[in-house]
Amino acid sequence: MGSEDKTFTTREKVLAAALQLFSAKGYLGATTKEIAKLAGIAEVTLFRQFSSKEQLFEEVLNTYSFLPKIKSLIPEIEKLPYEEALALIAMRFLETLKSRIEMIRIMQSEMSRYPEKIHKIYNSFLDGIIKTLALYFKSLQDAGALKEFNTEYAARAFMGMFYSFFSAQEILLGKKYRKADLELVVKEYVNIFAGGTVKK
Amino acid sequence: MGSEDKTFTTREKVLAAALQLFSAKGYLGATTKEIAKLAGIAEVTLFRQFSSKEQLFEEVLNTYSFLPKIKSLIPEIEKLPYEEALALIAMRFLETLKSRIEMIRIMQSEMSRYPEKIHKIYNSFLDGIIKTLALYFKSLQDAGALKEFNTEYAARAFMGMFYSFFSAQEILLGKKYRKADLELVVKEYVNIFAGGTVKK
DNA sequence: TTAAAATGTAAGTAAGCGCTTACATTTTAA
DNA sequence: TTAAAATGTAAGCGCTTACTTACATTTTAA
Repeated sequence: MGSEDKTFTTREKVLAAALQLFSAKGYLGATTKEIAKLAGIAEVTLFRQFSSKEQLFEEVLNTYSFLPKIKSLIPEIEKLPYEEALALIAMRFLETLKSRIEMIRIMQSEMSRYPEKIHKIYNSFLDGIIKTLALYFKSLQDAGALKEFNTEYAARAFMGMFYSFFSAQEILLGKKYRKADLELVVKEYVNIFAGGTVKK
Repeated sequence: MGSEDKTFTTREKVLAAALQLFSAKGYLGATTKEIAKLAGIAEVTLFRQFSSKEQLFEEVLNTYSFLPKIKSLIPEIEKLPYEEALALIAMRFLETLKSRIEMIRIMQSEMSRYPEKIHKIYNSFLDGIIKTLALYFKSLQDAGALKEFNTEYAARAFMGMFYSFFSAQEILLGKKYRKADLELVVKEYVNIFAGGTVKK
C-alpha cells in the first residue's frame, strides 16, 4: 500500500479543513465547530493554534495562495508550432485553475471581506501568467510570425476565454466535462484566437 | 425638478435594500435589521411583508433576474459590417452586465446556497445571448462570409472574453475604466476574434 | 522515567441573530 | 368621518456563534 508520509500537524489539518469549508459555505457559513470536527480535533485546539476565526481565515489565504509557475512553460513552448503552444498553455491554465478551485471559490465569494488582500492574490496569480504570455506574443511578433496588436490585451483575452469557460463549468455547474469535450473546446478557442493573431 | 413618480411600496423599498446588502455582504452577512434600516422601515414590517429572511432572498432573486433582451439587437446588427456588429454586441453585453452587477455579485457568492435556482437564472441569462449570437454566426457562415466553426463554442468564447474582462474590472478591482480604455479593449478583442472567424 | 508540552472534555459566557408579541400610531379608503 | 389596514415602538425569546476557563489525559522528548 501507499508508503507516503501521511503525518500532518494539527495546524495543517485545521488549515485543510478550513479551506474546504470556507470554500463550500463561505466565511460566515463555516463554523469553527464544524472545521474542528472535519479536521478531527477539538474546537478548543483550533483556538489554541489560531487566535480567532478571522486569523485562521487569513492563514488559509496565505497558505494556499502561492502561485503556480507557468513561467517554466516558456522553454517547452518555444519549440512548438503556434497553435500547439497555445493549446498547451490553455490546458495548463485550466489544470492550474482546477487544482486551486477551493481558493478561487473563496476569492469569488469573500471579495468584500478582504478586498485588498484578495485583490493582491488575484494579481499575483493572473498578472504573472498574463505577462508571460504577452512576452511570448511579443517574441513572435518580433520574429514576424504574428500581426501587430497589444500583447497584454491579447493575453487577457486569451486567458479570459478559458477562465470563463472554467468558471461556467466548474463553479457554476459543477460539471465534470469529459476529456474529449475539453479538448474540443480548447481546439476551437485556440483556432479562433490563432486565426486572429497570426500574420497571413 | 424631476417630476417622476418616486413613490415606492414598502415591499419595493425592502427588495431594493435587500438587493444592495445581499450583494455587498452576502446572505449571512446582511442582517434583517440592517436591511430594514436601509429601506427606511421598521424591522417588524419587513417580516410582515416577507415571512422569513430566506423568502426575502428568494424574492430578490425572482425580482431582479429578468433577462435583458439582446435579441432585439439582431435587426440592428444585420446591416452592420462584421466587426462593427461584434463591437456593438460587446458594448451592449458589458452595459447589461454593469446594470445587473448586484445580481451578478449575489449569484457569484451564493451559488452554494441555491445551486439549482442560481444555475437556472444564469442559464436563462447567458444561454439566450449565446444562442442568439450563434445564430448570427450561422447566418454569416451560410452567406459564405465566415469560416466553418462550431458557432456555439465561438459565441461562448466571445462572451467569455468580455465577461472575464468585466469580472476583473468591476468585481475584482471595482475599477471604473475610462470610456476610451473600454473602447480600446473592445476594439482589440473584436479584432482578434473577427480575424479568427472571417473567411480570407 | 518523567516533566513539559499538546490535546481532549465539559461547561459556560456574552453577543448577535432571526423572528414574535403586544400595543400605539398613522395612513388609507368607503 | 370613521373603521380597517398598514406601519411603528419596544421588549424579548430561543438559538447559534465565537471564544474561554478549568481540569483531565495523552504525547513528546531529555
